[in-house]
Parts: sequence; structure tokens; C-alpha cells
Amino acid sequence: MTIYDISQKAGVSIATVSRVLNGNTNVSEKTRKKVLDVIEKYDYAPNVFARGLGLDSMNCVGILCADSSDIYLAKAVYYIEQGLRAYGYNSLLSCTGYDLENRKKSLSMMLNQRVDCVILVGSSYLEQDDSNNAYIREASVKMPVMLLNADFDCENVYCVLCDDFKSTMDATLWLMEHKRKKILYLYNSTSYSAIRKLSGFRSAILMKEQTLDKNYELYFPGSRDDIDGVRDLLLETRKKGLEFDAVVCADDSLASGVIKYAKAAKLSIPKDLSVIGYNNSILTITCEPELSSVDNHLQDQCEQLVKSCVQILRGEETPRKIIFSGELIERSTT
Amino acid sequence: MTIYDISQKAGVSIATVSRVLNGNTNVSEKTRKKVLDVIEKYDYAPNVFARGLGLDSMNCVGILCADSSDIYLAKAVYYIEQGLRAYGYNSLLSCTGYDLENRKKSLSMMLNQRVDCVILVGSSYLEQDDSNNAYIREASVKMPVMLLNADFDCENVYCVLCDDFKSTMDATLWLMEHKRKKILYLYNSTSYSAIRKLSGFRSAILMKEQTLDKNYELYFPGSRDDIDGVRDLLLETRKKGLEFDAVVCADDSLASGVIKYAKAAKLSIPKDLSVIGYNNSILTITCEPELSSVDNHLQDQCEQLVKSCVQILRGEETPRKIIFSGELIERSTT
DNA sequence: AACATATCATGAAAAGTTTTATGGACAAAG
DNA sequence: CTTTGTCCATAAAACTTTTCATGATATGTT
Repeated sequence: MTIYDISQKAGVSIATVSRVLNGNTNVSEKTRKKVLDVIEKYDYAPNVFARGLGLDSMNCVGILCADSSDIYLAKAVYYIEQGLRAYGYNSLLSCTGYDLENRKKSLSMMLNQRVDCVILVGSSYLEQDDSNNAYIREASVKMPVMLLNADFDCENVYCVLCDDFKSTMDATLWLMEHKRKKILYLYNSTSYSAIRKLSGFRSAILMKEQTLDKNYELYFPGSRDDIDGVRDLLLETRKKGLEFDAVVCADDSLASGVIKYAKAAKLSIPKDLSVIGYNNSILTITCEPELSSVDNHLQDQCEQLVKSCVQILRGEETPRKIIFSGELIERSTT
Repeated sequence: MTIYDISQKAGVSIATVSRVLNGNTNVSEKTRKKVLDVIEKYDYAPNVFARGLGLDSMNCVGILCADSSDIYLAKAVYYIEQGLRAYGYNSLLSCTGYDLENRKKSLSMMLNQRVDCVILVGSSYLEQDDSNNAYIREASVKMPVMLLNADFDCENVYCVLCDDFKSTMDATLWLMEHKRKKILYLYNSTSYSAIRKLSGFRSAILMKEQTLDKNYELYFPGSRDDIDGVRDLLLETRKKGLEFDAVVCADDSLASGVIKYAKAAKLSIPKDLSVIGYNNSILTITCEPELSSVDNHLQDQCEQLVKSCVQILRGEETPRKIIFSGELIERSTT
């Protein structure tokens, strides 16, 4: 069933059928009805390829994320997909891993696929070394690029993010106000977001004129889900003499490892050790005790991102950067 | 840059360029090299729409799942996407929710998008009432349909699943052999998989000639992540006089709720209460105590699914049903 | 050696379906 | 009778794959 068949059966030209399909006004009500009836009757839908050829668009947005099975990224992908669907867009998904070369390859694949726009989910797409971000600039020449949870100043690149700097600073200050003297910042990536959190942590330390001698930063090189690895790292660290009475984590799963560590080291939470996670994921309520965590309003961020995305595709103006603020959700580890 | 430009610059016809691009053998080595050089030089990639029009395929597989933010489904989607990518296919993602109408709509959207094949992830796509599965039969006429974790006998429908019946039966028998007398089966959906597990549970009970008087089945109507809801349901159930010394769960997050319940009811795990989860997800190691769970080899299943999918698309033969067996991973709740 | 046949390499053209630009037909208004 | 505006048809353009046809070369036969 093609547009020719429809036009023939309705006794009009294919152009008229096209106009009806695309809501063009230059069609009389009578003709429109006649055409719609035939379309309905034969359950006709335009061929996507021919349509794409004509419009050079396939009504589809590319979603890139490092790992859609990561609890946090999975949520983000889900919210974005739902949002796009609501606006009538399809989602092409590509999980690129954390490797730069793979990211580049996936992105250029997306460009070739003629998606209308690409969304890079998660701060891992932005590297500290700015020369490694050239691939984003290049992509932005061909189509709009949206970043979730990263901040990048470039024409045709739009960012929606949480103020990780301030959230982490506030969380750290909060611990200080609650009599914590030796605070550890634990992170497992050198992505944009983790580094911003690190800066927030440092600022809090400086604000209270505590030196970094008594406060620490610890990098965990393992994978996100390696909770036992975090436990072991902390046990080892402690054996080396490093002491701490609170941990600010860049991620809930790290915090989950800290709780394991406390159990192994026979420390009581929150009496001997306070723990604050980040992302307010489901892990916060499956832990024992339940984990305090920074909620970065992921759903709101994603909905805003999609809204901006649609505005851009419609040729409307939208801000290049939108920042949400985080919020500490207090549970039983503080 | 089109195929015309390339053909002109290489001094050959567009047919020859097309042959080179598609690996057709009828091209002399000299010509092939000449064409490849030009393609390389101008970084040419065929227009996907025109290509799609010619081949009626866009080298893309549709992945449907109810909720890609669900821990279990997210893993499955991830493994499938990675597998498809490795074989050169793109993935169009659609999260349909659990509602039948929405599923139908999403599926017919996928068909119109001319994906090469659709993969329905999760047993929620198969309903007990077989008349509600007609939409799958209809889709299978137009393209291959693959089901993960559901069993459906129909031409052009291919299934990869875990033997949930046997796994649950084995888990239940295992509990009986370890002196559990009053076992509860807890489930939160009436999907194909949960019902198969229920049958497995019942069979185990019958095999040991225990009547169902002392063993129970309990349905939790809440959402998957509502862990506190599970706790409250069990507390209430207990108040009504129902007793149990072991719980077999259809899902790890339910098991997580059971652990919460045990804490609230001051029951010791595993002394007073054994708990077995299902899926062996990350929740098993963030729980305290760590959760015993049935591992259904999800990654293997997904890899097999993709392999079968690719075979079908290449026109090769592949079995219509492949069954994996589950395996009880013992941790600290049994 | 001459001719017929098979094989290989290549080109020309059709097929696939839509959108958009252009212009024609017709009715109403001036 | 001319102008204006509405509605619609025609034709061109978007780009690739594939089929058919043709020319060239190699192989086999007499």
C-alpha cells in the first residue's frame, strides 16, 4: 500500500494525500475527509524511508550512554525515552562504554543514521582534557547535541545538569556542622561530574578552614558495581592509618560499599561513621541502614532535556544551559 | 556527497560503487581499490534513507521492554544492545509499560519503522489469556519476533528463556530439604514467568506431599520498587495469623522487601526465616544479609537471543525455542 | 586458427515513496 | 473583463540498490 494506491482510490493526486498526512491547510474539508477515509480503511502508513528521503529526517533522536544497565543511567535513559515518545520521537539507543574511541565511533554512526539530534547521557562524555572533547564540537556542526549532567560551552550544544559542585559542598558542610572532623570523599571516575563534586568537597573544607590534612580524597579504580572492592579498598586504607568519621560518595553504589566496610570493620553507622551517597537510587532503601543521599532530581532534568530538545527541533529558542540543584535526603546513615 | 559524486570521481558507474560498498564479488581488484580510495578520501557513507528504500531494511532491530529502568530489564536491554551492535545492527528502543494497549501501539509503530525484527524483552509481553497475545501473532506475519523469557508457540516467533518452573521448584525443594515447613511464594505480577514460577512452587509442594494448607502464595499488587510496600504487606499478613519460615520470591526486589519485613518483625535471617530471590541482581549484595538468589544466566540468554536473531535475519535456520536452566546462588539468607 | 561459448566487469536504467515548487483551473470579487 | 485567492495536479528532486544488457576477455572445440 503506497501513497499512489491511496491517491488513486481517493481520486486525488499523491500531493493531496501528502498534504492531508502532514496537516497542510490547503485542502478542502471534503477532500480531506475523503482521503482520511481511504487511509483509515487501508490502514496506510507512509514508508519511513521515502519520507526520510524527502524530509532528511527520521523523527528519531539518538541516545548515547556509557552503560544502560547502570542503575543511574538506566533511569535517565528511561525518562528520556518516555519523554521523546510522548512528543512523537523514536529513540535510537547506543551503549558506548567509557572508552573514548568507542564513543567517537558510536557518535559518528548516529550522525550517519540521520537522527534529528543526539543526547549524550551522563558526564562520562565530557573529559577533563578539553582536546578530547573535540568530537562533540564536530558533531554539533551537523546536528544539535544535548548533554545530560555535563557542562560544555559550544554553539548548538545544550546542557541540562545538576549543580554537583554545590550539592557536594553542602553535603560536606552539613557533615561538618554535625561534628564530623575527618571526612573522606570517595569517587570512582574522573568524569566531569565526579571532578565537580571533588571541587565542591574541597571548597567546603576550605570554607571551614580545615586543612586537607585531616580530610581526604580517595579514588576507587574498580567498576561501579564492585561493592566488595570498595569495602576492601577502605579496609586496606584504614590499615595504613588513614582515619575518617564520614564519607561523601560520588555514587550510591560506592556508599553501599562503605556500609559493607563499616560492617567488616565493626563500625557503627552513623555513630562511628556517617555516609552520604549520591543519586538517591533504589540502593538507598535496600541498604541497611538506609542510605542518606543527594537527590539530583533526575526525572525533572530528563523532562527538561526532552522539552529543550523538542524546542530546538521545532526551531524555537531554548537556553543553552539549565542547572538544577541537588537536595540531601536524610536517612539513617547520617 | 552522494554515490554519484563518488562514481564520477572514481571514473566508474554508480552500480560499481554500490557493488564495492556491498561486497559484491563482480568487481576487479583494481576497480575496487580505486573506488575505496575515493570513498576513504571523501569519508563517504551511503544515505540511509535511499539505502533503506532500496533494501527495505534499515539494519535496525526494535527492542521493546516494559520499563528499561527496572534493574533486571535494564541488564537485558544492555546485553541485547551490545550484542546487536557487535553484529552491526542498531537498536531502536521503546519502553511500553505494562499496559496491553500501549504495547500493541508500540509494536505496530516498530513495524511501520521497518525494523528488521523485534525483540520483546521480559515475560510481561505474554498474557495468560491467550486471546490477548494475538498482537504477537499478527506482528510475526510481518517480521520475526523474538521473545526473551517467555514461551510462545508460533511460526516466526523465537523464544529464549529460563526454565523458571524447574528453578523455582528446585529452590522450594531445597528449602524443604533444609527443614523449612511453611514456605511462602511471593510474586508481584501475573506475567508468564511469575505464573511459571508459581507452578514450580506448587509442584514442589505436591512432590513432598505437603498440602498447601501450610504453604502459601501471596500476590503483591504494588510496583516493583516499592520495597516498603512488601514489608508492610507481610507485617499485615502476619498479623492475620499466617505463619511462614521461608519465602521464595519471584524477584530480588521482593526479597529485599522480605528482609525489611524480617527486621521490622525482629526475625533473624536465616535462623527464623529463609529468603530466596530471583535474578541474582545487584540487590543481592547490597542487602544485609546478602541474598540467596536464582541466577538465570541472563547474559547468556541475551547473547543466544542475539545470535539467533542474526541467524534468522541472514536466512539461516535456528531453533524456535531455547531453554536455559537457573542455578541457586547461596548467600546468607538461606 | 577460427569460431562458439562461458565468464567477468561494467554501465544504463528502473524501482522504491515522499516532499516541494510551480503552475493551472475555477470561483468570487471588483 | 481582470484580479485575487483557493484548491489541487504535475513534475522534479531526494539517493541508493538491483536488474538487465552489453562489451571484453578467457576457454574450449573443431
